[in-house]
Amino acid sequence: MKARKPAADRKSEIVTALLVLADRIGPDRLTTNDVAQQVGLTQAAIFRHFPTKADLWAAVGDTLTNRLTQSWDAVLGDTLPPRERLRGLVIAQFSQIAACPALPSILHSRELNVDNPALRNAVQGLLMRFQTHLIDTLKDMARAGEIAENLPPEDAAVFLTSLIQGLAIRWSLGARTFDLVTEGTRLLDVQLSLFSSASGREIHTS
Amino acid sequence: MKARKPAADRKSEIVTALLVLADRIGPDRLTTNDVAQQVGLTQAAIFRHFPTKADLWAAVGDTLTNRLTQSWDAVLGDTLPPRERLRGLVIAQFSQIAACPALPSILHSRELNVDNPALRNAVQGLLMRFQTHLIDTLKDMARAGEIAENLPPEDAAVFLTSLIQGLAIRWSLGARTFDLVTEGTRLLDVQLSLFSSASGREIHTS
DNA sequence: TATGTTAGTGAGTACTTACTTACAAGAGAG
DNA sequence: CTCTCTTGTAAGTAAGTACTCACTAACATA
Repeated sequence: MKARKPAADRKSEIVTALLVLADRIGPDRLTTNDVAQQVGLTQAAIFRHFPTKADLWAAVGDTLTNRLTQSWDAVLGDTLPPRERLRGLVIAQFSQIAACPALPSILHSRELNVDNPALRNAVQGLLMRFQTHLIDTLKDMARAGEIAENLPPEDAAVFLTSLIQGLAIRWSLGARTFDLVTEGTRLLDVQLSLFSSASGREIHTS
Repeated sequence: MKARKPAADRKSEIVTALLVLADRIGPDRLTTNDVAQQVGLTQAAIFRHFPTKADLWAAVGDTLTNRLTQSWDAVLGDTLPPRERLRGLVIAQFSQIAACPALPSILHSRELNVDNPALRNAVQGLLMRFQTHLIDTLKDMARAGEIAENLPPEDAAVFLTSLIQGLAIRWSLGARTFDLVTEGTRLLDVQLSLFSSASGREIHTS
């Protein structure tokens, strides 16, 4: 028996191990045995800390929820001009994904969304909150005349969340050959300049 | 023993069943037993037609590759103005996803991407071909002055593929409460009008 | 130093996984 | 109608799967 650690430390250690493995072998494929090996414990030890695998996933959900919420609040806490607040929110999201590459696949995994309906709703609400932050900020920008009046903030928010997801997937599948935050920020600024340079023009829908 | 069918029919029947189940219970979670039940056969019968599960997935990959390639070629075959060709490509993609909701999750699943490296490269190449079609068409539009000269076609293509993925995920997770093709076409046109209305203006990067 | 609690193990459980083998029955060709 | 190949099944297999149980060694405190 090597190192005995207090339960609180071990718990977060297990959650961290799961996040690493979720990225490497996929959220829906990792087993309690995989997690145990990653931590350096017996499989049985995992169940000492989490009575079921679902409980372990719930703890992962909590951890991610806290991380994301904190990083959003950090941006919203500062009194920034709307445009910079919007950039901050999106860049924060890119940073979180860069720091924890498994994040997107976990948030959309069946493990979280199908197995545990309560957790599913929590995640759904979490993502909706981000969307709301974006829309609110975009409305502020619209009031300040910084984006086209005829570009609905809801649509703009979809473009931004899609950009985050799309680029994150590209980054993951493409062996992470570019820096996610740098490239994300660059593309964000391109999209933002499209938002603003269209102001005063008519949106043409064919 | 109910109905005996020729192997070719049965094979495609099995692939279809897998596509249904991949949507319902997830690509990484479905078992050969699930597939057998969906078709109405014994588990062993599956292995009569596909020697291993990986072979079954390879057949699925082929089917999807053909479907997508065909729908792209149908658009590219017509001689359309660049803008309509671009719309056609994106709308075709939305249609394919609407017809086979499991498509995005399969294309990004570990089953296809991790287990089978050969298939992984095939899928990677497939998605890259779509990206290339988009970029080529966007370059045509740029030459025709239909989009901002200072909007790189590569970036515009990222926005479009991201929109497809992002909206598809939103559609899947949100219990498919809206029509994917309709909403996708609407958002596409909004984004396209942003592309074009910015033409002649300076792209501002902060 | 003695004692109760906690974190860990080793060897199980019942069940599921992909895959196999031996055999039976449908159907097309003669 | 018969022969034969093909499509199917029933009943396995070995290797996982999540999870349990009896037990032990480390730790905190008295």
